[in-house]
Amino acid sequence: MQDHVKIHIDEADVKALQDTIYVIGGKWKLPIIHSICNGNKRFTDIEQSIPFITKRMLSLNLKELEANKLITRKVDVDASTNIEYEFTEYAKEYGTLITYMIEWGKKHKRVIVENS
Amino acid sequence: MQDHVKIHIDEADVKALQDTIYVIGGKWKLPIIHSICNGNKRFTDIEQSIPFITKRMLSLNLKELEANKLITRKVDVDASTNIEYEFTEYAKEYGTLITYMIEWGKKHKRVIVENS
DNA sequence: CAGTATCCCTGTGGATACTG
DNA sequence: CAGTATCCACAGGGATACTG
Repeated sequence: MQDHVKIHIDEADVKALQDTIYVIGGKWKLPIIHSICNGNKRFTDIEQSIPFITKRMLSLNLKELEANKLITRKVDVDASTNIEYEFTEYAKEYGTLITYMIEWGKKHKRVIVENS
Repeated sequence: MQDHVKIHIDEADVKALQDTIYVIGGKWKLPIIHSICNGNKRFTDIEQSIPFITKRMLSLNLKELEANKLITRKVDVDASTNIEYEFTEYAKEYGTLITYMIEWGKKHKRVIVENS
């Protein structure tokens, strides 16, 4: 039955997958997404909702998320120091994938823990 | 329409997702999976099929993939120096997810390149 | 408030040599 | 053949101070 498990991947696929991972990889991307999910929009609010994150890391990661079009950075003209980060519509498409990834991760943990 | 894009993620989800990424993260996991997909089963064959990989990195990554039950390491009793790495049935389930991730990565690249 | 700038430290991966 | 062992380099991230 299992004499030929096929997962066809070519060079371009390897690249594409590494790109996908990169978008939400690293230590802070997911916690930041989580924080914005929970309604946080402002830099300081996000910062304080994530334990141990530094301004530096938050700043860098917000820029990358913005570059990948998952969030937008809006400057409120009325109050110049009021900047809001929000998800884009485009982020939704990624949301579906993220859900799959989360589900697999949970199932996987059970598999690994049970057989260990 | 987009006043509330929701991607619900909680703390456990963040962990689960980071686990998922970890399983195929890093520089070499995918190239190794790719190589085994292409029919390579032996250490040296895999090594030579992946440009610039070192024995050390190959060894470390094969162990991790084995620990995550995506591949098996079989020692051929007849020829003691003949060891074969193969995908597990379990790897198939991951295969589906990997396909989604690859597709998203390719679409994403187009989105980023076009609007840049 | 929303960031930069600087400096520093650790961990991941690379190079090379060695081994059952 | 299929790995280990050892040493090293460098990048990503942490701590802290500064700024428009």
